[in-house]
Amino acid sequence: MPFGEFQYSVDDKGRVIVPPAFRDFVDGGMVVTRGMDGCLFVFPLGAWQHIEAHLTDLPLTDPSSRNFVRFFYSGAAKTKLDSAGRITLPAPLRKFAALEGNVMFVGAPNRLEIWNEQRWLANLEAVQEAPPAPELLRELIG
Amino acid sequence: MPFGEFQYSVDDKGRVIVPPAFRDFVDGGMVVTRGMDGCLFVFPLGAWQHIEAHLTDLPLTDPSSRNFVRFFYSGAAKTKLDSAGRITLPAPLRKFAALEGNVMFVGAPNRLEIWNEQRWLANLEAVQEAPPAPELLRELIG
DNA sequence: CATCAGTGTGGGGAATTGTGGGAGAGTGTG
DNA sequence: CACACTCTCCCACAATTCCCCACACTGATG
Repeated sequence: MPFGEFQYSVDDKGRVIVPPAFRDFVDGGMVVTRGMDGCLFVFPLGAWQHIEAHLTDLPLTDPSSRNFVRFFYSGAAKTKLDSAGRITLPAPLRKFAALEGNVMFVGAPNRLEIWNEQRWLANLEAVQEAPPAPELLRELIG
Repeated sequence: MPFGEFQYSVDDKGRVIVPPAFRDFVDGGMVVTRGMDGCLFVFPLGAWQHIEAHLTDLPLTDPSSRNFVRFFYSGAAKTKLDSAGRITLPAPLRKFAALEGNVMFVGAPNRLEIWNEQRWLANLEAVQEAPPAPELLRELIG
């Protein structure tokens, strides 16, 4: 499972380094797509196929389902590591997540996330100001 | 169970000594992550896997759960003792816990904690000014 | 009092990683 | 059909990180 956060920069070709700690996780190829809260999600190929199967199950008649599918599916881009351990992000996805200059590569359960640095920091601060429920903590830590 | 408190310094490479009394506890590797009240938590590998399982179960659809997972998960770093009994703390975690110069290594149930010395002392004073409820004390101490 | 084992601290060299640029294939347009 | 542009893949260098080694200090022991 990938965890940790790492800062990198996007070069003018739209490339960004995948942290060495995460390279095994996406070694067989990956899918980048729009994520929640203004970041990008990166799924290993296997996990994506699982998601894809669920998306095709959603009813075509429900407008919110349609939009949800568009959000995830239309933005998706299949890619793989280059010889230097980077990936190239398509321009539309870069624009969606405001990825320019400094970006954060973040580990999450079952996926990776790519963030604009400012957005990431703002999000973290929000969490610290609203600490988790005590019972959740007790369950986690023991 | 690791207990006791020990003062060390962080060198300019971000390394800090793990007290000899705690080395058995984390000998098989450990995970350092953001903790509560501005300190860092250090879990042995086995305990972390337990926590990780809980985090993975939290629903992706709930914004506060997402952020809570990010807080713990993104701050996590797997590491192990070097030949001199030290660990290297990633820069983001050092910044989070203000670890520079003197730091305190503290034992806790199921985990270790790393504190900025001033924060640790301030916390101790706060406890003395607002002691726990008498019935809790009586239950604990007898 | 001398010696030794264990501990705290710093430094150096090798391997890995971060970043940029360039050549070649592929694509779209005039 | 030719040209220009884009995208992808590959290579090279600079910077950083990691790992190991060496030394000073402390406290215990004979």
